[in-house]
Amino acid sequence: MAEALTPERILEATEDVLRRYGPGKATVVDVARALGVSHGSVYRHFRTKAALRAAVTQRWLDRTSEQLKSVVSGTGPAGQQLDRWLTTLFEAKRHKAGDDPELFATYTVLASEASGVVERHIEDSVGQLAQIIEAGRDEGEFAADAIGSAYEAARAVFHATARFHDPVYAAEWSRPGVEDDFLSVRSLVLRGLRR
Amino acid sequence: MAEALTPERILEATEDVLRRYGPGKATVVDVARALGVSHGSVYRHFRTKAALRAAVTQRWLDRTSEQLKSVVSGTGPAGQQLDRWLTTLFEAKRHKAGDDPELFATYTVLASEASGVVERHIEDSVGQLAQIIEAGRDEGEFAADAIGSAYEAARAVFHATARFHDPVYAAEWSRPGVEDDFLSVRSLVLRGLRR
DNA sequence: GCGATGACAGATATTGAAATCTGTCATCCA
DNA sequence: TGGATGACAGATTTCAATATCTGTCATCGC
Repeated sequence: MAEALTPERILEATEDVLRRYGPGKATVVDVARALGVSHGSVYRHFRTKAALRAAVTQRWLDRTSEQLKSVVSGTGPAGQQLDRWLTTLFEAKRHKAGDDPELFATYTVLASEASGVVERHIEDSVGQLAQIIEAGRDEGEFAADAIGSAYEAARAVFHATARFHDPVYAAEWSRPGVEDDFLSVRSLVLRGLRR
Repeated sequence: MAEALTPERILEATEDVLRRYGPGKATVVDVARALGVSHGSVYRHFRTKAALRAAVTQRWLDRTSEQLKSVVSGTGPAGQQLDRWLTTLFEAKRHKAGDDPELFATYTVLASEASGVVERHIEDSVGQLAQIIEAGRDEGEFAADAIGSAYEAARAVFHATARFHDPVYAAEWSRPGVEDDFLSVRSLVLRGLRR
């Protein structure tokens, strides 16, 4: 007998179908077909197509968060940690976008449909930044007075570096000179945080 | 007899047609009809529909540049000038987007079609920023060593504040709290430039 | 009993024929 | 003679008929 139908297996199949057909063509019927079940069975585990897609999106975003978490829990001066965090984020995105542009475009479309999931992911990222900034302030590396709360400062850093992680700019990431632009912004932001 | 057919009059009519029909529906035939001439006559002044649209786009962008130029030629410390320049840009965009969202969306579509025109406009904006930064450095207000050339620094400032002038973020500009986000980024960037 | 099924209604997407548009150019006429 | 015209070919868009999909649910079979 075939393996039991679990949310996990459905998500796996959905990713495959999305990879194969793209976000515009992938249907719930396709996912059911790939699993050898009726589409009614898929609806038993995910109430709507949108919910299924949101779950796939979340999974994808969580993978990035995971990578970055290790930077936050690493050691070293906060400034260096912040550099590493921003660089890791930029490089991860850049490689995903560059290595498989179609798949990246697919996930970008998914993300634009699931605004709630993305917002939570952004909150998470800003939270990680705030942790680093808070540590840097406690150690006297970052200015305690001028930059408001660590959370505010984290939002500012996130916004100021949007060009290097927001998918709307993905096309720019393969242009010559982006690397330099990134370093310029990164160092400008870092100078802004320091005492 | 009717007024002579000039590029100026054609651009005026094109703006009207775009306002009325939007970027998706506005045709060269519509423009010709609005002017009471044949569409062949329009093609005498603009080689293609794309060229006509690019000219309209340029006109629109130039109006923003004009507003900002007065800030650069103003007086006061560079830091204050930079604050004013960034704030003027943000407020101008925010009002255009908020007061007539459809028209703003129309121009945003036009801009996305005419990448060359937009690039030149961005170069112009960065140039204005560089002027302010250069002045601030000469007066000893901004750090001369840490921030590379004035042009590099200007690019960094422009990129770091993208969220508050790039039309892709227009939807965010009406959200409560953007004002605070803007001020946070602005002050972060300014701190980054100062000695 | 419990999960799977597939028929079904309403919504959405596809398709191909017809209409419109873009860009050219021979012709017109002031 | 220099600018305006409108017929035209090929490209693009529109529109309506058709097909497919989403989400529900009564029914089935293990």
